[in-house]
Amino acid sequence: MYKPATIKDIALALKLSPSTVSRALRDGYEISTATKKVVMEYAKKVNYQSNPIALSLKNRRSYSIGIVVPKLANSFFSQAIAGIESIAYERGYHTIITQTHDSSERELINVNHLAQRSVDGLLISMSAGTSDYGFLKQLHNDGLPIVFFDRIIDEIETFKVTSDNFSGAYNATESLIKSGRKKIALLSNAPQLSITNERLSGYMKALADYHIPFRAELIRNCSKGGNDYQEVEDAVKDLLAATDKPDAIFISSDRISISCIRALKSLNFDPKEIAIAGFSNSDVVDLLHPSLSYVKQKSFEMGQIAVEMLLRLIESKYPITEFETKILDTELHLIK
Amino acid sequence: MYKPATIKDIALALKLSPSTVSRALRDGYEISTATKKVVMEYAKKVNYQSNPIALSLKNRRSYSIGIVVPKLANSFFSQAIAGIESIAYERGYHTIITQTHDSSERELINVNHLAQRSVDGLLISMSAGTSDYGFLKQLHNDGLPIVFFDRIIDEIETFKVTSDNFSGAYNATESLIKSGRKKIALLSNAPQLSITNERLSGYMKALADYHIPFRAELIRNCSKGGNDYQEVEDAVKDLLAATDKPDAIFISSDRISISCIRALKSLNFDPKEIAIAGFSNSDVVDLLHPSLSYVKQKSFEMGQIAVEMLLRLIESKYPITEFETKILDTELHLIK
DNA sequence: TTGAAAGCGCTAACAC
DNA sequence: GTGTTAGCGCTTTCAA
Repeated sequence: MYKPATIKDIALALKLSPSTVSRALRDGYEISTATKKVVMEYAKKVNYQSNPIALSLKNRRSYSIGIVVPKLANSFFSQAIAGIESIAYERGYHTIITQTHDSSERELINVNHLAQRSVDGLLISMSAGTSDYGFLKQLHNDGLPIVFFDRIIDEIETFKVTSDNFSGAYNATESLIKSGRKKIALLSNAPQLSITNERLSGYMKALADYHIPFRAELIRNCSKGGNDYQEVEDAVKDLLAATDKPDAIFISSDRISISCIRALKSLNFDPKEIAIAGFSNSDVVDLLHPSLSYVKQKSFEMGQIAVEMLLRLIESKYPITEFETKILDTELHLIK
Repeated sequence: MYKPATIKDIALALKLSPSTVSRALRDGYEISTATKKVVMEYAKKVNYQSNPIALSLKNRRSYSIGIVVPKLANSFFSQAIAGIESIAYERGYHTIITQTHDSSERELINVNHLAQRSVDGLLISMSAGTSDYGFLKQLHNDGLPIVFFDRIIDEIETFKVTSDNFSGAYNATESLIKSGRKKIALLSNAPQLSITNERLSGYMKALADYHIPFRAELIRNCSKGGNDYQEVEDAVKDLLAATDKPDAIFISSDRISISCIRALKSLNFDPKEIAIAGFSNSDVVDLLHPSLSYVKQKSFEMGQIAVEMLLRLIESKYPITEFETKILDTELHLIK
């Protein structure tokens, strides 16, 4: 069985005390150069590596941060994670990535596991299913640093970073209007999510600004957030079966955008007949057919900002009481 | 500061000894039902959770497994991870996911970190850049259970699971031939990878079986494995600029398939003119345009099998000396 | 049936 | 400049 060298082993071999060895290894000022040299050399020889588990237990500090996202397969999140990692590694932190598949039970399990595993802080983007934030509040009150990104919540006061979902939705809707569309349906995400409402507001504002009456019958909620294709196809089918059917669809989430495209394709809809625009961070969105105009979020940057906020919380000597919510703008890409 | 309840706290509150509490919590046979009841109830009340760090230190066992993949943004890997998790959670294990971005330095760092963090075992799909397996050999010899999946290596004897890359490539190439193509180019992945050569062999065998002469000038190696779009575009451009240019391309990797499609699109190539078939596990591959026939791997199943193998290694009482390499078949999806 | 004590690997007071 | 001791949270002999 694998049994790495410990400080005790070194101490024994060198006839020193463990504390001396410990200090020597960390280049403590009290230790004589001679001793340091001996210890260092022996440590290298036996390939000594400090045991992070023991350190965690001792210091209540793990130099690792927990990441909780709904779905890794969602490009937005894998991009954000890449952003997080880019900074975290640089600053000497390791990341532990977990996904919830938008299940609040899984979210609870993952968060607790990470907390128990003494991560130094938590980066979380909420699951669609979650409505009870008690477990997070608890941990936050107990002093665990938490930063929310993308799918943020109001109930906990801390640093947050998200996209300007309102403007993103506004601009996308506006582009549909400007291309001559007047009957613009909305495929919306799970209603619990912060981003869902912001995007709805943007859509409505654009309609209002262009004097297009809001029609509730053109709204469809996909409460499973595109995790369930059938839900989306049914919604699309339903919309397009109406006598006064829409001439465009704005889609307020990545996964639903994809599902909508698939639905339109399988229903053999002519892209000329029905224009679509939606949020998407897929890295192949420009290759999809039927094609769509899309709102892209600054996922990588969002990850970077989130982790910087978290490290500020973690490494601050004094409790921080002034928090900031950063809003990143989005990019609208129109179909050529 | 965050400070969860400990066994000691419970013992103190209940005027019991820590050992009794410990035994009661784990339903030890020696403890009276009455005591158990009191302890359990109090534990629930204060939301006691055992500290995995302390447990790891004590037991040299963490009930967590490390996952090392090249890129989370690659659908194949996120699907495989979902498969891994599905089994791991069921069996009481937690997963720690890391990505290398196909860098062998990052791979080394991640693997070492995971080993130090005393994961009970490792699931790894090798980075394209890695050619020195010393660090893995070392850990493996020291007794760390390791299972390779998808991108496996010969140098270490253990359980492995991968796809039938030969047949996948053979079938895809054959489909191109059967559709009347005769000049079939190959866009190939980084040559260090096991999968690259297997797919090359499949391609060559199909040509041979149908009496189509192999032409080395139709092969292009994308050694950056599609992480570098320009490399792929250049290769495609180059292929299609030849006087006797190919009428089809077979692509031996997911990322390169996507890049190739993008290149064909930007070069305005008519899909009729140049047929493509390639490996891809993208969940939107059926919506891409220009469209392609694709070979899909059983990613989710592969993850499940890999983790099952790993748990067998981890939980085996006796050292295992008989290893198996499992080969999963692939699915060919033809363009309609 | 319960408790006391030692120890997993490490560090930090507090001696000397 | 170096050693002793205690303790992070938990389990596991051994003793009672």
